[in-house]
Amino acid sequence: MQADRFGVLRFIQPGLKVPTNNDPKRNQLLAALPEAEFQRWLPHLESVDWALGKVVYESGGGLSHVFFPTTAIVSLLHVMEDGDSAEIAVVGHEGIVGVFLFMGGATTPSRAVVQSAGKGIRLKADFLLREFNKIGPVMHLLLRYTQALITQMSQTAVCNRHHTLDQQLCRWLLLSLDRLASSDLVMTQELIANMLGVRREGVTEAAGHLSDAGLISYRRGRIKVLDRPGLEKRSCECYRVVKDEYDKLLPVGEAV
Amino acid sequence: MQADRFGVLRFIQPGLKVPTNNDPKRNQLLAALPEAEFQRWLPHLESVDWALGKVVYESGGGLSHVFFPTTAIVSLLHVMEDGDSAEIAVVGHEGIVGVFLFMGGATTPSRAVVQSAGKGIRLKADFLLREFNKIGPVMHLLLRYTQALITQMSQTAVCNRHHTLDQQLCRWLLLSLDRLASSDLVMTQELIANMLGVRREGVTEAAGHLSDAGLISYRRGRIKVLDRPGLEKRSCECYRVVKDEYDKLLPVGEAV
DNA sequence: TGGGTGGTGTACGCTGCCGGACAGAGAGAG
DNA sequence: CTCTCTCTGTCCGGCAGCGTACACCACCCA
Repeated sequence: MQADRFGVLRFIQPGLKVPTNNDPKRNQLLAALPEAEFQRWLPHLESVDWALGKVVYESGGGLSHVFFPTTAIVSLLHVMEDGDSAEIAVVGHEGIVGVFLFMGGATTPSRAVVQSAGKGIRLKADFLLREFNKIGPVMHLLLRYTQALITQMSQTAVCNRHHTLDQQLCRWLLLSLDRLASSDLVMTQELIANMLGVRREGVTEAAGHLSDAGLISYRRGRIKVLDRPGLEKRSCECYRVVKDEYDKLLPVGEAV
Repeated sequence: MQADRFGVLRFIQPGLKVPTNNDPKRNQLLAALPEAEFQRWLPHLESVDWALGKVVYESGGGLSHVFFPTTAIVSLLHVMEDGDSAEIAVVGHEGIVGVFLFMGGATTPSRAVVQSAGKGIRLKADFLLREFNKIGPVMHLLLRYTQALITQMSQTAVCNRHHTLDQQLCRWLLLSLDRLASSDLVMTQELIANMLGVRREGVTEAAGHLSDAGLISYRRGRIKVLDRPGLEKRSCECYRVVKDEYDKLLPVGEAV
C-alpha cells in the first residue's frame, strides 16, 4: 500500500504541482476517482498547508476553490448572530470542503475552520463544477459523500438534544481520531468547547472524567488517547451510526 | 393565479391520475419544472392522501417512490436506539420527501412521519432517478432544494444546542404555518414534544407562555395562531435564517 | 346522560449545564 | 532563570429541562 502510493507518486511527478509529502490519494474521494479521471485532474490539483484555526470559508461568503483535506481536519461550524456556534460536521481525508458549491448554493450559512493543522489539496471551483456536471462517477461520488455528510449533521442535531457532554466529547474525539494518523490531538479545551458549542469549563470537567477513567491523558493543548475501545464504549451511539454510514456510502478502496 | 391553476388542470385532465382537489402544482418543486418536463411527468404522478402520524418511510428502509407534499406536512425524524427522537427537518409543499434516493443512499437513518394530515403526489423512484440523471434543470432544482434542506438541518442542530424550548416552539410553529393554508394546526402537545425531542410537559409549559402572551390559543389538539408577528419576534433567529435560505435557493414562481 | 379515554395542567426534587470569578500551572521568550 | 501569557482546574449560585406522579377536563360513545 505504501509502496503502491509512492509508485503512483513517482509516476505522476512530472505534472504534479503538489509536493511528495502531500499525496492527493491520501484523500479518499480523490483516491476513489477512476484512474483516467484522476490523471486529468492532476495538473489542476494544488497543495495547501493549513494552520490551526485557519478559516477556509466564511459564513455567507463565496468560494473560489473546493478543498480535499489529506492530513488536516476541517470543522463545519454553524455560527449565529450573537456569535454562539456549534460544529455540525467534520471533514477529513474522507471528504471535501465546499459541498454547497455543486449543490447549487452560491453561499452557505456556515463557516469552515481548520480544527487540526495539516495539508490538503485544492481545486478551482469552476473546474470541479464542470466535472460534476458531466453525468458520471464524479457526480455520484460527490453526492454519496454529501449524503454521508447529511447523516452526520442530523446525528449531530439529535446528539445535541439528547446526550451528555461526556458522551459528546467521546464522539468528537473518536471522529477526530478517525481522521488522524496518530492518537495525539493538538487541541485546547477552548477550541473543543467552541466546536461542541459549550463552555470551556464544561469541557474541562468532561475531559477530567475521561482522564480519571484512564481513557485519555491531557496536558496543555495535547490530548493523547490511551484507550480507544473505552472511548467507544463511553460514547453515545452517534459515533457508530455516523461511521457505519460513511463506511456504507464510501467504501474504502472502492474504485467507483 | 387560481384561474391559471385550474386552467392547467383542465388542460391536463385527460392523462391525469390525480384528482382535481390535489393540484400537483401546489408543490413548488413540481411547479418549478419547465412546462415540457412537467407534461412528461404528469402521467406518472399519483395522488396520495396521508393521515396524521402515517410513516412515509422508516429508518433504514428503502423507498419505492418519492413524495411531493401538496397540502400535507412531513417531518424528518432522526430516531435513536432507545427510541428517543428529534425532528431534523420539515417538508411541505416546497419540497420533496426522499432526497437520499437521488443522493445515492439506498437507505437513510431517519424516519419520515406525517405531521399534518393532507395530500401529496408520489412518483416512482426509478422514474425520478432517470430524470435526475439527465443533466439539466431537474437535477439542479433537486440539488438546490437539498442544499436548503441541509441548511435547515444544521440550523436545527444549533438551535437544539443553544435555544430555549419557548424559542424552539415558536420556530416550529412558524415553519409549520408556512407550509399550511390556514392558521390552525391540528396537533397534540405529545406530538410536538416528539418532534422537538423534549418532554410533553415541557411543551405544555412553553405553550402556556405563548398562550398567556396572547400569541396562540390552544384547545385540545388544535392550535390557533393569533399573532404571527409576535411569534416571529419571540422565536430565535433560526426560523428567519432557514426561511431566507429557502427563499434564496428556491424563489417562488421561478421557471428554473 | 354518564362513564371512559386521551389530552392537558401542575407540582416536586434532581441533574447537567450556564454564568462568572479566580487560582494554579506549563511553556516559551527575553 | 524569571516573567508573562495562555491554558487548565475549581468553586459558587442559578436555571432549564428531566423524570415521575397525579388531578382535571373535554370529548366520544355506549
